[in-house]
Formats: sequence, structure tokens, C-alpha cells
Amino acid sequence: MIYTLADEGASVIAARIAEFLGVSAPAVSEMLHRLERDGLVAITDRHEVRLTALGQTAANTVVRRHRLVERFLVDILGFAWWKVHDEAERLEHALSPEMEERMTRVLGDPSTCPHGNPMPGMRPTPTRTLGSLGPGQASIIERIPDQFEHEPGFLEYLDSVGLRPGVSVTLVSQGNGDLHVSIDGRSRDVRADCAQKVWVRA
Amino acid sequence: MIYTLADEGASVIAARIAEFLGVSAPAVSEMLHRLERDGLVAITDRHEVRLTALGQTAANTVVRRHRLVERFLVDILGFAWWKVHDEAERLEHALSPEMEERMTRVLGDPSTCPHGNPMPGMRPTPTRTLGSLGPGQASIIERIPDQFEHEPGFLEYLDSVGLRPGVSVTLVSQGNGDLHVSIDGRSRDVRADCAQKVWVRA
DNA sequence: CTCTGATCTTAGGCGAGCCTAAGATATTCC
DNA sequence: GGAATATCTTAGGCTCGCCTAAGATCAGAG
Repeated sequence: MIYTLADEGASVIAARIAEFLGVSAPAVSEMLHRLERDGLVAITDRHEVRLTALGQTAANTVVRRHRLVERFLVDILGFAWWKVHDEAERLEHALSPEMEERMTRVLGDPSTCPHGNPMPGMRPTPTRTLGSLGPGQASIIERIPDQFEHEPGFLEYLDSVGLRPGVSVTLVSQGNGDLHVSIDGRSRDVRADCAQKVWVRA
Repeated sequence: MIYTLADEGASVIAARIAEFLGVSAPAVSEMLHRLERDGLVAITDRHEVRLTALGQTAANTVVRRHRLVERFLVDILGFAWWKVHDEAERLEHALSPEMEERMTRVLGDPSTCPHGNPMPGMRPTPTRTLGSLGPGQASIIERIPDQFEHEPGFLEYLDSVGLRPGVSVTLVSQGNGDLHVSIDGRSRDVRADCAQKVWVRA
């Protein structure tokens, strides 16, 4: 969670972690102290949480495995791309290094997860949110950040309106609360709050 | 563990579970009481542990997933058959019903794990141990029971002498501590204690 | 400048899982 | 029959991960 929040540029703070993890503030406080004790995390004067080199390495491994597993679930087992996040959250902790390596090979060393997020260490494509496009502007859906994958129904909604990584979108106009867009040539309405959570190629 | 031990016919008792699980007697005692409280297990006057209908169902699910995962690791990821047990032990707890179903389909609804043990509910082939063959008798390796898969190096040893499920063996003669066998036409020595842990077709 | 809201912590609790040490029962073997 | 062995339980203790309730701080708005 720390990796994910930090990745989106926000200042990572215990309250934020608690919110996204759905646990109480003391639970996070205690866990952060355990992580600090174990040398995975450092907490600044202003309560900002930062991963140490050790913590960064650990996080990279878990996130890489998460994305690899998601790819596997979609590419090999045929899962819908919007269903795999929770599944991967359980599996990511059960992989060995050898399994990670074999999965990488079988999947052809993929560079992103099915939501478009790159494997840790890869340089991310410059992006802006779908909601920030001007009228008439076109782009390609790049990714849906990890932290929104928890929101119940969000990804399924995106899929239902045809918004998937790799798809071409053109903003037609802005209504009140809705964006009118053209997706792969077809005209669609997208809720504005959801468009803020979709990253397109800059 | 209860399922596995019961499957081999032995009377399942806490001490046995502790031994195979590598934990202390009190740990097992307490866990059995929790399982009893939750209606998964019943304990007889003579301390015998038996799965309730509920417990049997739960065990069937976990064991089925275990064997399915082992098959997957061998068939899809290319793992060596003697390496997959520990890996599967972690993964079996991270599968959802949908994933189990999709894996079953991708693997072609397999009826055994790579060690030859049948999926729960399947009728097992009648077997005897390799060590019980008489001189000149031939058979086919059927399975290596789950409880021996924990023994470090055992499966790898079997593999190194060519003993794998499906392979043809003929007992040539018995030495002191060793069996002289012919495996797929090739002559080999097998440790007698190991031959007791390999089941061949009756 | 004070009050409100956000944030972190302390205190006290709970269950799961694990441990060792020390009892309580059987069973079995002389 | 009595000692040795196997087996289960009790007692006391530990960490992790979670909770609620109640402080303590701090920053920003009125």
C-alpha cells in the first residue's frame, strides 16, 4: 500500500493508508512501528512514511508478483481484467522466486499488468487523466492506478462503457457530471468522477 | 493433515498430527479444540480424530486445490514433479472457487496430482507397496502418498533413481537394506525404507 | 486567537497460533 | 503389580493483527 500510494506522488501518511486498507488508525500506527523496527520503513518528523532501501526492495517484489499474477489470471486462465485484483492480492504472497521466474517466462516477460500499470522499475509513460482532456482531444487509455482497483464496481463500470487499457478515446464535450466521449468510434457517456481516475497517454 | 493421515488408513491421533506438522503437542490440542468448536472435527473417547461432514467437505476442497495446483505447476509452469509440494501448500489457500474452476478447465480436468494421488472423491486404484513385491514380480508406480512428500530429499531421491508415477518396475532381488529393481529396463538399487513409501499397482 | 478537524498515540481487549514446563492418564512390557 | 512410555491437558507466556475509547498535537478557518 505504501508503494502504491507513493507511486502516485501523494505524501504517504498513516491516515491515508488506514483509509485505503480499510483498517483502524491504531492498527496502521502499530504496523508502521513494526515495519520501522524491522528496517523497512522510516517515518519523518512530519509523519511522512518512506520506504527504506530494504523496504523498497520488498515492495518491488510484492508489487511485481501482484502484476505478474494478474497477467497470468487474464492471459492463461481467461479471467476478466476487472476481476483479477482481489485474486492477485491473495496469490502475490504465495509465490516463490522460482515460481515468479517461471511465470515471467511463460507470460513472455510482460511489462505491464492488465490495468496498464508497469512492473516496478520500468519507466512509466507520461500521462494525464482522462478528465483533463480538452474538447476534441484524443488519446489512448494507458492505465488505471492500483489504488482505485479496490473500489467496488469501478473497474467493471469502466469495462461496461468500453474503457480498457489500450483503447482510443476522444473527448467530445463535457456535460454536467458526465463526459461525452467517443471510444473506438462509438459514442459514450462517462461519469466525470470516474474519468479522473483513468490515466491516458499525455 | 487429518485428511491425509485418514486417507492412508491410520487411526488419526493428535500426536501423529503434531509429528507430521512439526509443531508441539499443545498447539495441536488447542487447534483440535478450535476445530471441534467450529464443527469441523469430532474427537472420540479414545482420542481418535474424525472429520465431520462439514470438515470432510472443507478438507476435500483444500486437498483438491492442492493437487490441482501441483498439476498446474508441473504441466503449465514446467516445475519438476518432486519440487511442487511445498509450493502448492502455500498456493492452495489462495485460490477462489472461480480460479479452481478455470484451472480445472485449463488442465483438462486431471484425475491425479503429479505424485499419482487421486483428486478427492475419486476411487483410488488398489495398491501395495513397492517393498512388498516378490522377486520377479513387475508392476507400475501408482503414487507416493502425501505424507511422505514432506520428507526432505525423499522425492528427489526417487526421481534420481528413476522412480516416478507411471513407470514400470520389476523386482529383481532383495539385498540387505537395498532392493535390486529393473526400472523401464534399466537396473537400479533402491533403499528398502524408501520402497516402503512407494505404492505400486496391486 | 481560539475553536475545529485532522492526525497520531495510549490504554485496554480479544482471538489465533505458537512455545515450554509440568501435570494427569493410559497402556504396555517386564 | 509396577515402572516406563505414550498421550493429552493445564498453566503461563509470547507476537501479530485487529478493535474501540480516550488522550495529545497541530494546523487552519473564522
